[in-house]
Amino acid sequence: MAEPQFRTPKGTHDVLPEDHQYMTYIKKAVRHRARQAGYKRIDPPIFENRAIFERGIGEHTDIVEKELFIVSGKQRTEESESDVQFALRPEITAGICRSYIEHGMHLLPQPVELYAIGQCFRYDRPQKGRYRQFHQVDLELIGLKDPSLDAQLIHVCMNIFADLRIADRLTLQLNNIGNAENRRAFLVALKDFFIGKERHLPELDRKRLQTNPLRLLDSKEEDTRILLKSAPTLDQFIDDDSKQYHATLVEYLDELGVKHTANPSLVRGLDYYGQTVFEFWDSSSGAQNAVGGGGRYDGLIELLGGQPTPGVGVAMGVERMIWHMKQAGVTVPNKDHVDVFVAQLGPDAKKMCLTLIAKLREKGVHTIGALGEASLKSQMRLADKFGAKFTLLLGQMEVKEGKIILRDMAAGKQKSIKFENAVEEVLKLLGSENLDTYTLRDHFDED
RNA sequence: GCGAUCGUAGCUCAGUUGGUUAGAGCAUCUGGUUGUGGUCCAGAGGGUCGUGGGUUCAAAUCCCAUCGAUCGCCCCA
Repeated sequence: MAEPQFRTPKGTHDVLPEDHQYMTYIKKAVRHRARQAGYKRIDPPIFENRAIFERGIGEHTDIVEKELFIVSGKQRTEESESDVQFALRPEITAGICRSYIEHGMHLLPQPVELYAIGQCFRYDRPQKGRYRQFHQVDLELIGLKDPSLDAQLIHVCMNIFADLRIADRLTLQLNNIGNAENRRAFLVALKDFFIGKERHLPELDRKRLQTNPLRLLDSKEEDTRILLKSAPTLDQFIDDDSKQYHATLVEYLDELGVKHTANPSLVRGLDYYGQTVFEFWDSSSGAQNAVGGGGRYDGLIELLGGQPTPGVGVAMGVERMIWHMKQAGVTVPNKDHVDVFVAQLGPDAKKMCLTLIAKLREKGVHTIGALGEASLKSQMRLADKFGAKFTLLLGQMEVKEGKIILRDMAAGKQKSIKFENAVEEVLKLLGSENLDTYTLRDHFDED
């Protein structure tokens, strides 16, 4: 392929009309399920003060350490001007929590249920299902702590996956990583255990031991795994409350009929999680790319400067859901068809077609017209390529006689009718149920 | 961020051990006489072979770099 002058930046892509069908479909499913469960839509900004992410997600996580898109800006006060650094959001949870604090949402009835759909950015090396700009669906339940909330949140996700017909391709991996105190005690023990054994660790894991030891647990390095077998395990440090919490969650999930797999080594790459953590994995290919993941983050709001407030949330990757839908052969309904093609010959006809097309559209008929100077043959070819059900043909003869030709494309038959009856005739043939009319009420949150 | 593979028209690809003006199918456009589609026939447009260097009498074919995509690692959406 010859190099075009410009192309999309690395790791980004155009969402072409074909993919938009999927995107719209997914958004619809999410809105529907979220609304049923009482969630309200929110849209925090695409970029925020970078400290929000650094503090919330954790400074030693990959996301913050190497995947943050930094945006520089200037901040002016009366006296001086200083640099500020923002970051493109790598996920949506931190922004929503910031918003919860900023708008005093703790005064609302709790829990506050919020959801968002939008772009996120991560400066990572692209791969299939991993892009620098991608879309996430995000659901959050803030202000109340109870296993029933965790269970319901997961259940909503399962409903969404079921709606998209990819539920059977995913397995829910579940774990409880205890409270902050438990993890602190565990990490101390873990570090103690590795004292004197560092040399046996691969370079990467040696570094992780210092910066983010919890991540050692799901290391895939052979040497590390062997050592881990005799190392202390997290569940030895998890307190009874957490265990009880988890047992209840499992009980609730079973009650809801949500299948899950216990995964003691599941930890998450974001520091703010505690207690419940979960991920939706591709059943066929093992871990690979998670389609979604989430968990409880009871310390996050306090970390961002709010009152101690519990919360639980989930994020799902839209591109990865689309990938699964395509793999599963799921097709989505598509409204981009053409009902009527208007062909025209001569300046008078052309002019009359303008209002004819406008009237048809106003009635909810998908109408396009070749308003160029192309030959009738070319216009008919176009009508065919667009898959128009009917073609209206207005030539000079018809203009003189006050008529118009109505052709049924599939049947290959046509008749001459009065020009003023054209709209009415088309409406009758299409049937009112096939008209694309809308009211503002239906349209209102289509995006 | 690390390792590996790949990169030829809009799309899918061919292009023999480096050798004359780089090909096919699909797609696009225009025709096949007076105003009509889907099949058929004919023709046209479209590529400085991702980009930049180098080796050679000669490179899409070899070497280097770079960009991009893909795969594994890492990580997660």
